[in-house]
Amino acid sequence: MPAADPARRNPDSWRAILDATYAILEEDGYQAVTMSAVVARAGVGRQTLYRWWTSKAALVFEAFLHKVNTGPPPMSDGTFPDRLRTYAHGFLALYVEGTAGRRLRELIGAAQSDPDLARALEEKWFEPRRAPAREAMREAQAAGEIRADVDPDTALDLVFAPLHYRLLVSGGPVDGAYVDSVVDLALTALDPRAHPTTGRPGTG
Amino acid sequence: MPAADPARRNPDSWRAILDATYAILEEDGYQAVTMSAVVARAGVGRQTLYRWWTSKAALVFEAFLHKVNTGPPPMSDGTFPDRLRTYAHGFLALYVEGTAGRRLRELIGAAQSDPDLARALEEKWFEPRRAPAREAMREAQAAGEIRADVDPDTALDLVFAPLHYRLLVSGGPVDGAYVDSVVDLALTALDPRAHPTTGRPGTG
Amino acid sequence: MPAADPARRNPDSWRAILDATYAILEEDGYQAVTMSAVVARAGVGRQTLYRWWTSKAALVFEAFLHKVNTGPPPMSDGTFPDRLRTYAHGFLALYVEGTAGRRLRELIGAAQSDPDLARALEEKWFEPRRAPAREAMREAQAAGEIRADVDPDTALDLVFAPLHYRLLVSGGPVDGAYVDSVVDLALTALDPRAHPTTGRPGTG
Amino acid sequence: MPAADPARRNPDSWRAILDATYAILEEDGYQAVTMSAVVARAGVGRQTLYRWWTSKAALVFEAFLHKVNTGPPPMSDGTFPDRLRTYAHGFLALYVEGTAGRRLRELIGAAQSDPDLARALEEKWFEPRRAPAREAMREAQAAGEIRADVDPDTALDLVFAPLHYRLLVSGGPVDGAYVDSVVDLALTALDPRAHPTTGRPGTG
DNA sequence: CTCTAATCGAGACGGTACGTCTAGTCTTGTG
DNA sequence: CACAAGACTAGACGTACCGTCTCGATTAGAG
Repeated sequence: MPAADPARRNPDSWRAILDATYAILEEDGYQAVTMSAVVARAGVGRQTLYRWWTSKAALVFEAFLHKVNTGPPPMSDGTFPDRLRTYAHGFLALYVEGTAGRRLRELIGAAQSDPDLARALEEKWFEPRRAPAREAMREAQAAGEIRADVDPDTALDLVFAPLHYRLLVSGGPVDGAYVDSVVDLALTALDPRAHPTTGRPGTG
Repeated sequence: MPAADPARRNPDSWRAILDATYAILEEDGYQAVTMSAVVARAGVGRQTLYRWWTSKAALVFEAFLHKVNTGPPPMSDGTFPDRLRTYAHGFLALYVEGTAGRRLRELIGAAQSDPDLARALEEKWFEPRRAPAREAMREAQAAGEIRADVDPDTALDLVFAPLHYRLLVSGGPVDGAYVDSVVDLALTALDPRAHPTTGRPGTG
Repeated sequence: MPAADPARRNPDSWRAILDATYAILEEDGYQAVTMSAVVARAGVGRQTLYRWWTSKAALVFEAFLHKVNTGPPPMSDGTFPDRLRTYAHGFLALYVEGTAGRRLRELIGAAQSDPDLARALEEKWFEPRRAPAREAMREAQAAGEIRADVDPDTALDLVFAPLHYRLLVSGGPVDGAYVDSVVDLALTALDPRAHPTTGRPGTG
Repeated sequence: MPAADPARRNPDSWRAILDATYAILEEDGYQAVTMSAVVARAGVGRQTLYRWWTSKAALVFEAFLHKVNTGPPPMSDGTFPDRLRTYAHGFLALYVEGTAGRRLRELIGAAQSDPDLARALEEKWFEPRRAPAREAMREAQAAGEIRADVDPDTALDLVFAPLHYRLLVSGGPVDGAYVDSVVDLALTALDPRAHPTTGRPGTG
């Protein structure tokens, strides 16, 4: 059976399905989203759902993107420390103040046993949000604002990983003070004047 | 319904259930573990399973702990940098060389929509592994080996979060070099001679 | 998977299912009987239905038997012509006055592409009704009331087939007069004083 | 909606549809014939099928007629007994030697809950085959070869009904001997020299 | 020789039923 | 009373067809 032709897709159905999915998600949570429930709520044929989405996870992810995704906020202007701090606080606002964090946690959960979803999350959510920060990191290295001997992605993890780990996995406490601490530590580690702790153990 | 009396529990059934659970987990993965499959494979009554475990996640987690848990490795001796580096490489060995990483990813996935499991993971898996590192951190602070003005848990996150984030969530590449980089950066950030980037933006 | 154990069957469910099936059958006809509709109406789990009946046809047949089957009426007393005539009129009453005819037509229809149902119909409905007539036929042959050189089943078909064919297949007109005609012709054909039209063509 | 105009009908599509229908019928049987399967195999638009045929049964019946129908065989010449015997054996040849019997059984099955098909079967299949026999019956009555006090259709049923009942409904055994027996009994019943068993019971 | 209208292949659509699977509860009989 | 066994209600799963509904492309008279 040849893949369905997206050009012939009914935009009304498409919208109805994403709306229904998101509504159920908001009202009763991730596990209340069943193909049956979406079909019933969207007033749509069962096959229509299966034609365009291969799994519940893919469906929820698209609904999530469609509703939540305002595009990755561009890096602010100013000095590098300012920009990094603003960037980090952006996640706090996005994940803690809105419902995005909760939804994202569930999607990350599903992604652990769904490689397709894992890839989609990485490509469509995380990477677009890392990219501007990585670029800012490179610019700062070129300008001599931070050490140039560290891989930008590794450097970025100093901020990105603690935030996401606590917010999305461990559920540990995250507030403005924690974000500031993490940013401060990262900046210290990246300070061009720092004494790099190079190579093998015992050199500290 | 009176709560089940653990004293009257049949140890043979208990073992058979955990064995069956783990066997299915290894053979066909997390989502192949169903209550029905476990019951069938363990040759155990359905009610016996439900009497002692409230959910599939709890069951799998207990099977996982029972098979994988060799107890948290004690911190090595030596200087603090050495100890931290050894600690970090320990996760690499545990998660990448064995199947623990894969199983743990799936459990973390299930935990995103199962608060009980999330709590159990935190209490019985992560916290016991963070605790000795946190203690080592405190000792190093007391000995003046690292900065004393940073919360030990926050400091620990500099190493723990990037590793676990890449290994268990993003699936990003993790190897010895990456672990070393992360440890180096953390040690630099914690260097007592560092110029702390304190407080509000603009101080860089 | 071992076959289900009939001893453990829940009689309430059994009754509820047959009742629901028959009710739908009466209200909206054979093709309104769907597994889903029966399940909904009987307030029964879907699997329970599939556990005990392999097909809709088997289910409807059992419901039909359970409700309609008052057992095959014994042959009446009297002379053989009397008994045969009463027997034939019995079908008229059963099929035309009640709804049995309509239901039976639909079951026969389903049986044309369902060998199991065909066999069940033959064994549980038609054969029990032919049996007493066949026996009466044999007695009449022994008593010299009818020709002894004809196979009782073939002789019986002279009456049984025209009635059933018109009632159940062609839908042709069947009334008391037609039944009488058929019986008269059969009795004539079986008259011991008849000139048998033996063997090959042209001997008439 | 204006009725479709047969003049504009595409004969290629028509042929392709009937061919596909019959091919599926032969290969996988009646219930494998679905509108979707026919459309796919015929390489024809779905609407084209629905435009010209109202139901699967109508479609299959037309395909059946188109392939099987060689027209009703004319009554042979000769004496009436000869002609009746030849007529009866004709059904045996048609239904048992070819696949017509099997297909016809399934169509009769479908007709039990499809009045349109039932009517079509009667008009286009059975009646054309009864008509010449009925006419022969009338001629024989006029010539005094058989009793004139019996309705020709009722008389015809003595042969037609047993054959069709066994072949098409009960699935009972039918061979040359049975056909001969049935014809012999019918001829005996219709013998002008017979002692008619008239009217009410008890006259035997 | 266009215009108009119906037919055509293609296939998406809203529905409905299918038969399977799993969850979690309940029942029965044994030790 | 825990246990093995397994039937039970409930309901989601993904598939198969149904009959309707656009789409353009093609074709055939009618103007």
